[in-house]
Amino acid sequence: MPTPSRTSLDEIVSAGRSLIETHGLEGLTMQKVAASVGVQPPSLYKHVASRGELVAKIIETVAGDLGESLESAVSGDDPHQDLISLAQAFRDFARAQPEAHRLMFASIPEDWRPDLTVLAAASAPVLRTTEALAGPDHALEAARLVTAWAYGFTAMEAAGAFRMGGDVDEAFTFGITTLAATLASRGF
Amino acid sequence: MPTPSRTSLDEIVSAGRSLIETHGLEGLTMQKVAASVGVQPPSLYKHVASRGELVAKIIETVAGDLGESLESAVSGDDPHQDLISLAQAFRDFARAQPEAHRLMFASIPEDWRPDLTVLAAASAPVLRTTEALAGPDHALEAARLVTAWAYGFTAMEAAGAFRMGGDVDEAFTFGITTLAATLASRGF
DNA sequence: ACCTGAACACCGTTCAAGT
DNA sequence: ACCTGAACACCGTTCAAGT
Repeated sequence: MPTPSRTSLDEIVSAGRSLIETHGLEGLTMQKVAASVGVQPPSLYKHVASRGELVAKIIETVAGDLGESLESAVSGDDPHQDLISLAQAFRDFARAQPEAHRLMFASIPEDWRPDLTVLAAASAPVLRTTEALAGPDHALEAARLVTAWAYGFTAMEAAGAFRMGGDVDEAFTFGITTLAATLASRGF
Repeated sequence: MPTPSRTSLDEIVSAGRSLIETHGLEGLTMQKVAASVGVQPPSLYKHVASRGELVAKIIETVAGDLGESLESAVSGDDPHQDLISLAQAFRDFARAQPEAHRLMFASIPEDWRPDLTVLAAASAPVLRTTEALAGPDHALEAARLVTAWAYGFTAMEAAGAFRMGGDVDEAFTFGITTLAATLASRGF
């Protein structure tokens, strides 16, 4: 006699996500997730194979959301402006959910690395924009330059690593402006 | 009647560091550290207040080592070449100890953020180089641009986030070459 | 087919007791 | 002054038993 599910994968992932946001990765415990979805801890294993798989699924969800944010930040008309908008959207996302954001490229045990197909999809608007700016020959390398900078900057900002004074907003503007100008210049 | 110390803070930090390198942050347990220095877990608390404080001390040690690596990478003669050498040294460091490296700007509970004075010292050679390249008015912003890119790139590389094909080494060279050329150009 | 309670091995940390 | 064993609250995960 089957018992109907009292929770769901979506509910579990979403509960885990908000636990991570409030208490960090180490604050994500199966016991707290279970309590938060109203079930006993062992029941979670009917929906998810392990804590690691849950973390991976959470990261995939986050990457999907980031992709949507980036996609809606570009217009396609002005690649120079699009690159700036992409950086801004990336930073907004990082600030809105810093823990989840850092997790995307975080230190994750081999076994449960997330499926980064979603992340590849998320990078599509960046690639389109750098291709328009720097040309097809350097589109991928340019995308990696911009993405690495944007991720590094926001990760360091979230970690409180900018402690030498100066205006962090200005440093961000300086960074994206410099990058956009260089990529658009005829060096390529 | 005092008993002589059977271990030391240095020994504990170093044991913790190698545990992190082999098993990641979640693999750093007080029990394993204790076993590794030949003591019972409660004894560790005579040398360190908590696991968090231990992690913070480990990060500070790593930051100090990174600083030394960077310092010995610059000659002071040719800022353009120095910037490239700094990036290379940064990447070598990240590859030699990826877990510790990512930890430097990682998701750490508020309470036990490391003392980043050491990290400020580590950034001194970068600042000197960007000042020589981009001038004093933009030295800090330029340093943040380069550091954010270098950290983001190496963190993503370590996380296996570059999965869209292409040559990662080339992307690294493209990045640092572009940055060095732009900062040295007379835009500033 | 999903949920539960009991159980296991493992955590971080405290504390009284030893030397 | 440092180390220890016992203890506590908390982990992830398994599994037989319930419905």
